[in-house]
Amino acid sequence: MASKSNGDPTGLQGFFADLVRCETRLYNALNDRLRERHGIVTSQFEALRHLRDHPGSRVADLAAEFAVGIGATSKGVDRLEKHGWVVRRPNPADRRSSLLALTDEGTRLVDAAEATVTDALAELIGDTLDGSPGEATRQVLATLRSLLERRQIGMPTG
Amino acid sequence: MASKSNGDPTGLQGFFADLVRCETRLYNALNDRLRERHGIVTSQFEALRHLRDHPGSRVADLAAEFAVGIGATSKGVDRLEKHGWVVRRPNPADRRSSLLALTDEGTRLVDAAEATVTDALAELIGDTLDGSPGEATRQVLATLRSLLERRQIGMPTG
DNA sequence: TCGATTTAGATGCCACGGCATATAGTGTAC
DNA sequence: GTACACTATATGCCGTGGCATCTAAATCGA
Repeated sequence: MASKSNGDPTGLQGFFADLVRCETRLYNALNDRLRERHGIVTSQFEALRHLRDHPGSRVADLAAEFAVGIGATSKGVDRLEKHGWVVRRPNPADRRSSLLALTDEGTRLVDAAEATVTDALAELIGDTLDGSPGEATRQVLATLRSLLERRQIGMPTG
Repeated sequence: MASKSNGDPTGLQGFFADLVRCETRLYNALNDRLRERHGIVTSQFEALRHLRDHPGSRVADLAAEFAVGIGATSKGVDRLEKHGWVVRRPNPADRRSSLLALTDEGTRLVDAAEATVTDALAELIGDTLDGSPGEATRQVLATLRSLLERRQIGMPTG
């Protein structure tokens, strides 16, 4: 097999390919449903959910959480603010930054969207994660995520 | 915990978040190294590798493999062709499409880039996938990927 | 065989992210 | 308190992908 005949003895390229393909397709499928039912996309849903669960986050906090550049994050917050889902409040401790918070409408939106996401994931993934291999998978991905985050792997410059 | 207090009893949202975060950071990190050492990005590496391993693919085959729109794939092939890594040959069986093939330079590039990717993944992921939970994880992701592909989940329109 | 439908892919417009840069506010040393 | 380095983020330019649309070629049906 391929992993024996090239320089990838542990088959990490195959793992990486599967990881990327699963992510792409799930992300695209969630985009479709969220756009159709709530007029947002997955990245916006995740930002709104983070703000709901971590009120008072700053732009840089969102950027670090999602491994997206600060500039792009600032523009994303602009859009959420224009839609009336997020507000920038002055940060009393540092006038360079703002504290982000959901509006009431933003809170309603993220709660409704979360139900959509839960349903969609259940339908898309089904019982693939049931049982012991599924539990191991969750655990391994959580571990890998913390590892990458601790080492600040893959953070864009800007 | 969160998975008990909302409508996500099986915790799929947490799994999905971990999946997306791992993918983003690994993808970004690979981008950095591939750009620095070979002047390409991960999506280009994956397209070149697919063409090396599946010569005679068409634009639509690449699009289906990576769950990217056909228009975007066509433009991506344009770029690879401009760089001299890929050629479009007329398809004798269907004059609407072309058969894609790597040039010699494209072959050299993808082989070199593959070694970079192997090294980078080994360094980034390390021994996280060693052992039985790691093996279960590979298996589960491979299964999930086939499931999504069979059902054509997350294919962009264009 | 000829018109209608479908398919492959090329192209234009737009949204979004990366990266570089600009700006304003903060901390520090003296 | 003033100069200097640093930090948070806003903004501009560019590359890339999505989606709609267009064209040519293949396929289908009578």
